[in-house]
Amino acid sequence: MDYSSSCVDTSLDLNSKPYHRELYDAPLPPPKKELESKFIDFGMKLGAKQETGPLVEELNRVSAENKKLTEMLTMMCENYNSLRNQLAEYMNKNPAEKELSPSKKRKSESSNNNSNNIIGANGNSESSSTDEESCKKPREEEPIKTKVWKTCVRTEATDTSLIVKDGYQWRKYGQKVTRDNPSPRAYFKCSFAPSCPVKKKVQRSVDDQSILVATYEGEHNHPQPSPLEATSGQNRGMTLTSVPCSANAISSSGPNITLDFTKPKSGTDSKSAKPARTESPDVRKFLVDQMASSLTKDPNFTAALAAAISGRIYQQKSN
DNA sequence: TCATCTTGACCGTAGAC
DNA sequence: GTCTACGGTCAAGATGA
Repeated sequence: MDYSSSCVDTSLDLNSKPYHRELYDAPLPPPKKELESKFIDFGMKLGAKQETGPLVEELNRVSAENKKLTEMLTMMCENYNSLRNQLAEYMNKNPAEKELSPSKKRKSESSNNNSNNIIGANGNSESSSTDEESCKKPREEEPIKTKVWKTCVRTEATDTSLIVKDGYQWRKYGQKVTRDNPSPRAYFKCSFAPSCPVKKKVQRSVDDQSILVATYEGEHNHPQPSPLEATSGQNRGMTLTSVPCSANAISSSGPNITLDFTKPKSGTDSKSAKPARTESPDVRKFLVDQMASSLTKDPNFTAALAAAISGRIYQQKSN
């Protein structure tokens, strides 16, 4: 069934990583000014100035907020980079302190966590596949190295479900409590295609119980399931087409923003469906602002809005 | 009925001795 | 070489739609 052709696509491009735009294949929406002028033109054509006035005003307000947020983000990036440089400097000066694991056994896992569990204050993930792969058994001289990357997802700390919604179908095949983390680790296999070799491990971060660390191994040999397919089974959750904040896919030049795929959805995941988590007002404002700016950027949304307004005007005229 | 989850058991590996 | 600890996987039973 082709939904895209039959109805207006009002999907939102809630891009959480404005500094990594290159990761997204989708073309950039038209510049805001252009959009704004188009919108104003549209309003003029309708001859309903009193209707578009408040909207334009709102658009200006949102645009100003967006600018402010961009500045904030730039500042955060600068801070992040300076901190990263300081850390690198420190590590160079104190190479002996790299190994802090109390146990010599299972060195791989311990070092793995030391090197990979780099979740910053803002939930950044900076894992590297080489670290993970170096811990792999040397006997496995696989000609093709499996792609390994990590994703961090912030959830409610009280939410015990180890579910990361990434748009794919996963089948849980095991759960273990590991030595270095009291939280259990869940093992998933991609169940969308029987031959898909991708596996996923999900475990809460030791440092921050509200952060789920998902480790993906391998590459999908099938396209990402459509939202309908991805949500067909139980425990599917919402689907986002954005890539996870993978450390492999993202250069280390800037901070990543932890994606929260766990927004409450309509009855698809009863286990993980929890009340809306309590965010700080700043975070809420940020999300709301981002949604607002995404809405105003999205040509589909403006088209839908235009359609709705014109429909309303027609309705008023006909009455 | 079927798909998925849970969980104890099992296996392979690495480090200690 | 053997023992032990550990992570990863299997598979039978349970559960829910």
